[in-house]
Amino acid sequence: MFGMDEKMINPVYLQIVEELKRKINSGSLKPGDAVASESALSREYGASRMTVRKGLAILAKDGYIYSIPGKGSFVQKPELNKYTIYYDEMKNSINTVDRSRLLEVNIIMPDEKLAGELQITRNKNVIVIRRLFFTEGKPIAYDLKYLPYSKGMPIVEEELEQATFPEMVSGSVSSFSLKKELTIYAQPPDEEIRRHLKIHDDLALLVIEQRIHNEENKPIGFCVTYFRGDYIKLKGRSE
Amino acid sequence: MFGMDEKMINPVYLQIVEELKRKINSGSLKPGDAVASESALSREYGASRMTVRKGLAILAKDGYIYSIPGKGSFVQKPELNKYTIYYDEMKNSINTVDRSRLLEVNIIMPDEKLAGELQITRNKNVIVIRRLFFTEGKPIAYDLKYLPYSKGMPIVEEELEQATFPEMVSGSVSSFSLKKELTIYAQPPDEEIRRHLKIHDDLALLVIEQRIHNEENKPIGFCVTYFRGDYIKLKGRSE
DNA sequence: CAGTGGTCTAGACCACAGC
DNA sequence: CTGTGGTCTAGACCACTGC
Repeated sequence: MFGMDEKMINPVYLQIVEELKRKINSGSLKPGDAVASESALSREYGASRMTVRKGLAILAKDGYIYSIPGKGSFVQKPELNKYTIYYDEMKNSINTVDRSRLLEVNIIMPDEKLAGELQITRNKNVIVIRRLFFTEGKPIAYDLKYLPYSKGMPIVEEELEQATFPEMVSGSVSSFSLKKELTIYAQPPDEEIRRHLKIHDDLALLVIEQRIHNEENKPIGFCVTYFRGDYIKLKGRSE
Repeated sequence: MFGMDEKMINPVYLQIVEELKRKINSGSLKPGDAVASESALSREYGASRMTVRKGLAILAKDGYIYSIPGKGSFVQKPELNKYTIYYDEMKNSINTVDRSRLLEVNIIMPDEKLAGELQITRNKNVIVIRRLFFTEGKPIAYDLKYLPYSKGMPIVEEELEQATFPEMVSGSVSSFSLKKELTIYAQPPDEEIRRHLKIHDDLALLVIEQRIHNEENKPIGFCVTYFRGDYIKLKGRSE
């Protein structure tokens, strides 16, 4: 048998994946078209149905096809607008924060807007953390975080200087179950931020809001970071 | 047998997935810990190994675990910084473009920067498309696209007014194989953009660059869109 | 060497589509 | 009714790890 080498280099289910991807990418199978049935593919490749299904499962996971029980598998319409972005307030594609200064750690009562944001009443306590981020001695971002105060929150100032938002929160909860949201927009700096970031000339801010919710969708943190527009670029990629 | 209802509502492999997710989320299994071996899980659940493997495959796809042949399966360290973003130059979470004006469709020779961007020589032709996006009669974005001119590019002005960047490109190639990149940053408007967008007061721009490559990593399109900062918000979410 | 995950088979029963 | 995908089994051989 020379089948062994073949199998280890390219298992049958991957051959199926590749051939079907080829057909889809070349346009010989178009979105909406039915893929050959599992039993047909099974005959065609001389493979068992489970092996065929393993290949189809991969194509489904990668967004190429979807299956309807009782009907068949069909070519998916590709997601043209989907991107993956890795965001870390301390590090982005043109800059890394090399120093951070803690401006304030405090416990406050939230105003109406913040109480709404954190879905709590205005008589609950909220931890505020205000930081400045520096690159080569230059202040490049102003960072504001709000966490509803609860039980034993381990506030260690040492850690706060360097911690990322998800890191702060993930001490208490396992971070697999966290739901995180980003909001990205641009605005001119107001007076307070001009002062903090020592901005004198014309400059735009990139503002990034982070919201973290737990499994039950209760907010457990809200964060706004104001970046000098010339010190941050976010990168996203498809697939 | 009362097992039938159970199976259809919650197949065995999903029970395994849920129980292991629970253990991971509750912290009783921590990142780096070994998951019980396939044969052990097989005994524990009274299921065949293939069924157990189906469950583990789902946990692996969702980023909970990874497997090392010959060693075992281990709990993955969660990706704290990963977000998914859906970007469409015509529609974002606070605004939708309701009209688009074609300013220019042209064929030019690229300058050095553009030639580099598109990885072509400066004597090759490039299609330029300049558009203005409107919301309720207000110009809210200035959009610039560059496509290397090749073979039969179907340039239909009608379509150009409404088409999204991936849509323009995906006519010729199947869009499954396209690699797309986003770059996001903020900057103040220059004179040209102030004129186009009729900006007179203090305002920041959100700039979004799109790069589209084919399977072989050859650039097939470059696009820059300058949004009024008060008319765009991008949203991203984890998972 | 025994234990692990990776691949694969040849069956089985099920629920569901569509004729 | 036949054909489809969804679930599941009880085996098998392989390559790899670590003792």
